[in-house]
Amino acid sequence: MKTISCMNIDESLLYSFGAEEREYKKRESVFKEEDHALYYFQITEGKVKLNNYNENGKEFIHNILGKKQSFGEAMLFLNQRYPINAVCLEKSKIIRLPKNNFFEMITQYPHLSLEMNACLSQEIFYKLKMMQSLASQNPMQRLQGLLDYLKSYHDEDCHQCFHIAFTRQQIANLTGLRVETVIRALKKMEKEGMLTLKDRKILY
Amino acid sequence: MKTISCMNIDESLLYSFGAEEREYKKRESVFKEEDHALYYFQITEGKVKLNNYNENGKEFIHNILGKKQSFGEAMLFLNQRYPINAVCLEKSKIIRLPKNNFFEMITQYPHLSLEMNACLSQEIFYKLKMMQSLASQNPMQRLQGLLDYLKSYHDEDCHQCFHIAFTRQQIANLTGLRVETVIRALKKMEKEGMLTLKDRKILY
DNA sequence: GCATTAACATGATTGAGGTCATAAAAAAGT
DNA sequence: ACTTTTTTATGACCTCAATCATGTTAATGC
Repeated sequence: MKTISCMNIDESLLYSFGAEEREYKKRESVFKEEDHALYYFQITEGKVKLNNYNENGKEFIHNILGKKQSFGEAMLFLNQRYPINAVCLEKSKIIRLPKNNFFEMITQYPHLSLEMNACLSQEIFYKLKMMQSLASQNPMQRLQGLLDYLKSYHDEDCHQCFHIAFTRQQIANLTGLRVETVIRALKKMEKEGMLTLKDRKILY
Repeated sequence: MKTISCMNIDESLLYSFGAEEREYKKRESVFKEEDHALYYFQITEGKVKLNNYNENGKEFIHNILGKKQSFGEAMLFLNQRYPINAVCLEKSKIIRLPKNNFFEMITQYPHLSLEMNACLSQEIFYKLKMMQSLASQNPMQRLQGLLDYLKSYHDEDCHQCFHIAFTRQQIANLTGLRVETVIRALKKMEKEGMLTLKDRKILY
């Protein structure tokens, strides 16, 4: 299995179709819920969080993406507004290509359209797996769903040495749990030998 | 907004690329978890349920599809085994096109590849919305997520007249709740005027 | 038409995750 | 270096969905 590289189009190709790179500050917004999808986005450097908030103001994180990953492509193909926000978790550089230019590009290069299908399929696969674990009321099962997924995308076939680079709060918001529950469940999982906790770091 | 027609390729085109129609009995399996994706499937008649079971044997329904809808396309683009089962809920007719022929077809007709992107995006949108409501611990919020989604795909802009054609057990398995909880939550929602219950039918 | 199964319904109990309070440790910001 | 904020942590309490039991009604199968 390989790293999630959804979609990682060659940068010079993007530029040749009129893309531009923009720098974002930590906490700066790339797009907001209810915005229209106007660009294809691809991260050059940094980290972007996709999230939204439910009626009670509780945050749900859909994904956290890094270098060479694209985001929000699905909304380019639908005439609907973004159902999520995209916020930078750190200072980031992001290439953006206007929607029309993006469609010109993938029309001119059909193999990109095929790649995009694979990329979107990958996202469906992720969401499918996550829905499964979200449907479980058991915190450990929810966590395992997330951990399995994260680990599956990193070749290293090592025993409890894969570092989950998320805070417990982020994990909580990715799984729909509360921080305290995540903390307690992680400890329980350590006791049961499912993972290792070393200085607060989670090794899976 | 339009009906989910994900992906509904012209039947004669499918046949010209070597597709064949098969009849399935009620409860007959189309594919099983861990199977390899070998075909593109499109329903001509009947209903298909996509599901799987968690460690404790609890069923989770990912979707229930009907006439003119395709399913399992995402797995054609990934080299992974099906993470779900596809079972017919009633006697059904399904057209299937072998994987290789399918790729020949969308390579030859790039507009199909683009349509497929839109179709997969639609599925992502659905899953995104469902993940949100699954993340909520509140049963009414979970239900509303599903109901909103179902209603959004039926033009009729009527007030509490859209019939939710699922059993309470199916709704439970779509939302990760228990039947009893669904029944009680639906009654509570009726009391609060969010929907109508008429002879056991759910009108939203 | 009758037997069987599935779907809907309701009450009682309970356990586990949410919630609230509080605090120490680490990281970030100046 | 020092303040502020974030993250991790733990205990006590409570809410409410899951669970179990049991029954009625509707649909299905032969």
